[in-house]
Amino acid sequence: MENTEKKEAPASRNFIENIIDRDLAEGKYEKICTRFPPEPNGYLHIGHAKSILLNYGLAEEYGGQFNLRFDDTNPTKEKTEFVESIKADVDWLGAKYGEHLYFASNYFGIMYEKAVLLIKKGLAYVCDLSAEEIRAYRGTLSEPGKNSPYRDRSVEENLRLFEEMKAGVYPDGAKVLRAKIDMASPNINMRDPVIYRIARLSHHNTGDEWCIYPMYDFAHPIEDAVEGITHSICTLEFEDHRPLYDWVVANTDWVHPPKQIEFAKMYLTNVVTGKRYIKKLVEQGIVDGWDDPRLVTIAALRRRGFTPESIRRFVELVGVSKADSSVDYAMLEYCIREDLKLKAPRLMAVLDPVKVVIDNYPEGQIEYLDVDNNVENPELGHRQIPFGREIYIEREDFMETPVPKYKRLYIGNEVRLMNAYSVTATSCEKDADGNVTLIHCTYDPATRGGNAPDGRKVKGTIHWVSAEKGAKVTVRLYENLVDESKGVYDKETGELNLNPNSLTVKEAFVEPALAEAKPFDSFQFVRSGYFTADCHDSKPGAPVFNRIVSMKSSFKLPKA
RNA sequence: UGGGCUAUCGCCAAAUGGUAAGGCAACGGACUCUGACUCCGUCAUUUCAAGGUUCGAAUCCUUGUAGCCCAGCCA
Repeated sequence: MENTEKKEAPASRNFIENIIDRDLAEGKYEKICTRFPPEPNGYLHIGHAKSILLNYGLAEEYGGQFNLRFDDTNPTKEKTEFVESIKADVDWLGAKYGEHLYFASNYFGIMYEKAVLLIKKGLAYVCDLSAEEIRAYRGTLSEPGKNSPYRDRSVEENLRLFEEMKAGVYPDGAKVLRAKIDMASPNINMRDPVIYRIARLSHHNTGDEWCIYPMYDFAHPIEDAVEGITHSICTLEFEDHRPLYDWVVANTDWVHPPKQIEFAKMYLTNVVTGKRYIKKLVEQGIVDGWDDPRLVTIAALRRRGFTPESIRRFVELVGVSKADSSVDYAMLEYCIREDLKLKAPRLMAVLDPVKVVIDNYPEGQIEYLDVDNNVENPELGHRQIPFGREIYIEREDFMETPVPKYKRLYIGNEVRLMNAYSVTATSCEKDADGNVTLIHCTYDPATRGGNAPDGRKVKGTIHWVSAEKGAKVTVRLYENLVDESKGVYDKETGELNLNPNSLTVKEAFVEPALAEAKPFDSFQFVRSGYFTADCHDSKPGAPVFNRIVSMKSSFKLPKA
């Protein structure tokens, strides 16, 4: 291919790359190491994709290492099922972690030792206050907290108590281990945070081995340090935790302390990203599961027909910063159109059919026309499509009396049937309600293949499917799950403003070739958009297609 | 009104004291066997506001304003 070079923006670096560049220039690290640390408590969505690809991309760019680590320190919410789905999604996105698959729960031993170390340094103590009391002692956003009465226990007593906590001497919730920092700190996270709690819960990985579990703020920096993470990238809400992160790292003795960097989460306009809303939609049966194509979980996007490449490109285009932002959904659509443009065969499909009879075409005759699968990409080969006397065209491609600038089919007008002949409409039949039921045309046999030997031009080209040889498939057309005009959430109730038309299921007439589509095969249905054979209910002969994205259209019929 | 963070086009986002990149969207126009694609053009005299420093400020200083986050034995 020639001249495929596109004008690219001058490479600009994001703020994290700038930090890494500086660190590298200062000789802080010889090799960088990043990680994606999900808690296995649910399914990943497009926002996680940003984090995954950011971390992976950085490791790749700098020749470093990328770890996938499950942050499974709280057994109440975690399940093996989620571990598996997360792995599958990360793999699908193409973030390669290789051997570097870890579980925070495998570090429980070292975390325990580090907690003991803190106690020995006089930097942690066992506290007998109840959860409510701890909250009361913590103070408020504007008032300092006060010290726990257990704050000054001796190192020996703390050691003994903590050991007993581990041994299962005390019931759940009876005692916690706390870091001894500063109850008057303006940063609430520094007011003697709880770092270990007692909970008799079976862990998906460690089973019943432990009855005490470390808290995130204590566990996470240790996980990073153990793995030699150099840049621990997380989202903005953890900014307030950074002093604590640094405190833990500094006091638990590491040669190469990791550092935390925060970036802004990504929001998408007009889609539901809140986990609790998604859960509700699934539970109420409004969507048919966590991979319903109207959602933006990774699984849903995959099922809808988005490609990993398109999502990688999307994340790359969106960029990284610390400013709260909401990316226009059109950006995602652009990325998938762009990606599929040359990859997807372009076939004809009629979603809203009206029959056309070509009166001067021999009755009973079928001929096969040879057409490219993708005129812009010859590598996709070509196919034969059947043409006959009766065809279906899109209802909107015919008007009995045309509006201004209309260049498709109307009485007396000649248009090209894509890849076939030019036809001229002569008359139409209508039902009692005035709906067109049949269109009569004549064709010009000399225009086979699409061009007239006399050089005359037609303005419009429309798509069509043989009525006799075409196949019938189910298509699902998706629109926003929420009513964009009202805003995603109702201001008063906080409920979602649902769009009643978010899913339309219908039968479409398609070229026979489509009847053999396999799950995940993607096609451009000329003029209607890109579709993918659904991975759940597609079977040869009667596939179901999900519309990934519509084509852009700039001709709008004037309002009647 | 305690602390932390953020503010550059409708939406993302560069610019690190040297005279506001780029992408998406939108809008013109050309081309076209998809009203798609592609191409070409338009789209911030100004960076939340007001002052100040400087030859020069989106960048530094001052004072405001707006938004986000934090009071789990969640992550």
